[in-house]
Amino acid sequence: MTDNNNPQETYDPRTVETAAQTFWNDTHAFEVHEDADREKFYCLSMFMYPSGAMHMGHVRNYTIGDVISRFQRMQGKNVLQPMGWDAFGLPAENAAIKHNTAPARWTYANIERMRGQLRQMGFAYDWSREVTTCKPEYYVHEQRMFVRLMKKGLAYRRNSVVNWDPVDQTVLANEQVIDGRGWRTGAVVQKREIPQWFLKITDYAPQLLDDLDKLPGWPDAVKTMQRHWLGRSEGLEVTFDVEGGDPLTVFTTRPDTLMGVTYLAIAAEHPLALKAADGNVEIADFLQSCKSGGVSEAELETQEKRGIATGFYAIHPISGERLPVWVANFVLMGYGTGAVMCVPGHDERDREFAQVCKLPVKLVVADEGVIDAIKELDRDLAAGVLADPMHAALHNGSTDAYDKSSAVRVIDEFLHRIRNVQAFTAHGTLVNSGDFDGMDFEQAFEAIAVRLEADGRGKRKVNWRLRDWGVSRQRYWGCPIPVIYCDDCGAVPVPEDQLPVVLPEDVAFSGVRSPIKADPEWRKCTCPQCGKPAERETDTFDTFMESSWYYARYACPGAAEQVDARAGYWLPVDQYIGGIEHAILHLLYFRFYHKLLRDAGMVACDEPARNLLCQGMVVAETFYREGRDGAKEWINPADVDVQRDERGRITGATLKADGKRVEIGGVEKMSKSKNNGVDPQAMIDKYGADTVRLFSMFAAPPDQSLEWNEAGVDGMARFMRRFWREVTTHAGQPDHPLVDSSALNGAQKVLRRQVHETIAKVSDDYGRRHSFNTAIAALMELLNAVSRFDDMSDQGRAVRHEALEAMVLMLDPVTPHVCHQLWQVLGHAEQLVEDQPWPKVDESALVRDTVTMAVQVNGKLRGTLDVAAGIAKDEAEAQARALPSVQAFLEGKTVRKVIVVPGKIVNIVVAA
RNA sequence: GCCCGGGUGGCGGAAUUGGUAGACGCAGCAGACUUAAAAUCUGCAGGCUUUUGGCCAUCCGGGUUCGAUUCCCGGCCCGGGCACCA
Repeated sequence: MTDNNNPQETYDPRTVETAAQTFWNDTHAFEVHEDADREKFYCLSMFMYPSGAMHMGHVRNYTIGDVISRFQRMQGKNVLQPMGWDAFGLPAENAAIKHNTAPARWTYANIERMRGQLRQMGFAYDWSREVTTCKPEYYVHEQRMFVRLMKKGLAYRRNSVVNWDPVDQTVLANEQVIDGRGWRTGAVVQKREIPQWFLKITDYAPQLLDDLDKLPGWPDAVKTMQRHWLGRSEGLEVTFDVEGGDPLTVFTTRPDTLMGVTYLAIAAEHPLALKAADGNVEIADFLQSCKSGGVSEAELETQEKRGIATGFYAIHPISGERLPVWVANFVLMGYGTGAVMCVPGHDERDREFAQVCKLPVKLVVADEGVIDAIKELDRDLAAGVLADPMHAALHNGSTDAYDKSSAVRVIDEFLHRIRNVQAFTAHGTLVNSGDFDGMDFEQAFEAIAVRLEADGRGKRKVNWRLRDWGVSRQRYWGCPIPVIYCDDCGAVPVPEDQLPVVLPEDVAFSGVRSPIKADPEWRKCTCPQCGKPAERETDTFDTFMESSWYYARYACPGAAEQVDARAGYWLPVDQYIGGIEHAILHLLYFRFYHKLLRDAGMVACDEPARNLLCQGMVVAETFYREGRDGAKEWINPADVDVQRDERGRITGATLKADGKRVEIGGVEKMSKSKNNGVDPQAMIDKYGADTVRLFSMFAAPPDQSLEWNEAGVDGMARFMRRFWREVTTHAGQPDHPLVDSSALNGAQKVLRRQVHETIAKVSDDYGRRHSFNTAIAALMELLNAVSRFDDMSDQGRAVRHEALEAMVLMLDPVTPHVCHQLWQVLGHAEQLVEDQPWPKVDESALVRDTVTMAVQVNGKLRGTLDVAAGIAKDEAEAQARALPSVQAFLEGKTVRKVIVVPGKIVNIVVAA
């Protein structure tokens, strides 16, 4: 049957893909230029960290970008899709140590390999715009921007705290701190303050917040996360005098609870804490103990709450009460003022700390039930039934002196709860607050603000959670920070004509100390201001610095400045695609840097990207065996056979090598540590790039996690073969006339309607919904319909031809190689399929004569009804009532109500 | 701890604006073709049941509605982020 000598009869991905890629390369098919007459579309996938080899996360991310790019080009747009390399970073240093090579060498070798893999995937990149961030021609612009920001006052230096490994004498990344210890040395990590450079992102906080509203094309989850991260809050700055010390200023969003403050807490590094420790061994020891452990917020927030009294007392600004000042490990010097007021009755963290440290709890805000109870007792008091003022009892936190009336019990329970179970943090009515009793949140906020402002002890303030961006890293493999330190002139920016400050690439790297820190010669220089001997900064930039502006550089390769006028044509990015793990940090720095470029006059728009798509992770089943010591040895899914029962349920798994049982560990993100990574290269070699692309788009919607399942890939390969066979078989048929829609029989009309319904659905799924999995499902259904359609008449062949041409065009974004070939099989000259017009929906083909309506009784489906498309409501109701399957449920019942949704549903509501 | 997501058959998922739950695919079962295998094709298929039918079913518990996978409240579990991984 099959003639293997005829290449058109058997689908061979290798030859098809090589031919298509050669055509694209030879014709520079995806190189684009500014063209004011054409609508542009800038499709950007997050660039690659050159870790060594492409992984499935890349395959997924870049396939999504490529599908959108090719689809948009088929809409006639001038589509830019670039790619580049986020080449600086920590993993290069780790690999350099492991393989005893220079980070630069490792990085460049990886880029060569991974670029080849991207080409094998057939992504439609304009390679003439490639950027590599570790090259001086890239980072010189970043250095120039930084010295300009120094002059504008937007870059500054101050002390901040880092993880210090006391054994290696080096700074550790948060990732390198495991359970409070250094990952290599196992030594308990210390907090240490060192001077570092910062960018004043906080100056841009209001814009970063407000402009989120200009991004309807960003996922709500990302915008919500960014809003919370920016953390705008309105509150009051309150100053507490301290007996024998400088006043403490705190910020609170709950001034209504001010009368409930029972203590103040300060950070271990606070000057008042240091003063208290002077001559007090116990306090000094406590402060020392706070220094151990890492600096990450997750670690700080989950550690056990500990504290110690300083012996200092603060004075309540309204009541004049003396309040103890404590050092607490949960108060951080770097954030805010390093001091907080504590209201244990109405803040859960304050309550927990008060419980541990035996500090008093005061009720100052109550809910309605408590307020009613208090009113009742007040009435009793006025009537002389009670002897003592209830407020005093509340203040002391005891109602023991009273009969346990129901009102007293309500208050008792409330007091018990906020003292021992959970603080009352909701807004309510003030009690025990003197002049402010009876006020609600807003009234109390206002009254207390007015009172404190009049006394000069308080000030209304908008506070932000966002902190300035620390850009210094004490590492080698990064962009050198262009600063010179002079004994006389201080920190001096490197003059622009002396940029770039070049990072030496040919270095010996041991891992502990940065080569430019270890080399006494590299840092030697002269002060640009006074000419005296001076030293260079040896810290490098955070790699988020490079990834914050690469998108603009793609738009103007080779520009003399960081960005030139060509970016005005391409920006903003129309579609940005990357992992949800970047929802806050990268995407916030990216937005911030864009505003820096805008304020430098280099770009015109306010935001860098109109639309954002965050794709989910790629996950896979894990398998393991336990060694004698209980340690798990993880086994790659490729080395395992899975057993199933007669219903397809998994019953067990065995190792291919020895046939013996392995344990199933559950589905997890593909990672080295769980050894469940599937190598895309092996999949490409086995199935071809088109099949790999098809599976990664079909198996899950883009924003959800995707489970790699090789049997599913087999299914996609099956689809590709069927599609190939259907098109080549059809192309072997005699010529056919054009479709004559007036001459079609019933079956021909039905197939043609499905073709045009599919065009409508696929266009919407690709373009608006980014629901690639359902688009592909619709195309699979269409292929099923075409292969069942065995009409060999002239009009039958004509309808089939229309269907197959539309399918080749619609599948092209996902499987471009095979579609490049099949377009020629269908009789077109070799050309770029993406320059063909997208198939158009023929509205007249969509018309239906009848529709199916569901018939329900009390919301339960009892039958269906095939009715004329434009049926009237009462006619639909009458037909529904007449159904025997419905009548059985109506018998002897009263019809209360009938809901008819035309063309969809009839719901008959009957009495029980 | 805090912020943001997610949870639907044996599995991945579909149901787009509150309107027939389970499209499409995988795995499975039965059959056809074949000397055989591979490949291919056809059919079946959520669970229970007294089977021309009935009941149950979208993580759990409540609520709104004629009607809830979809909206609201409370909980459980899983994932992402938490400022030096990128």
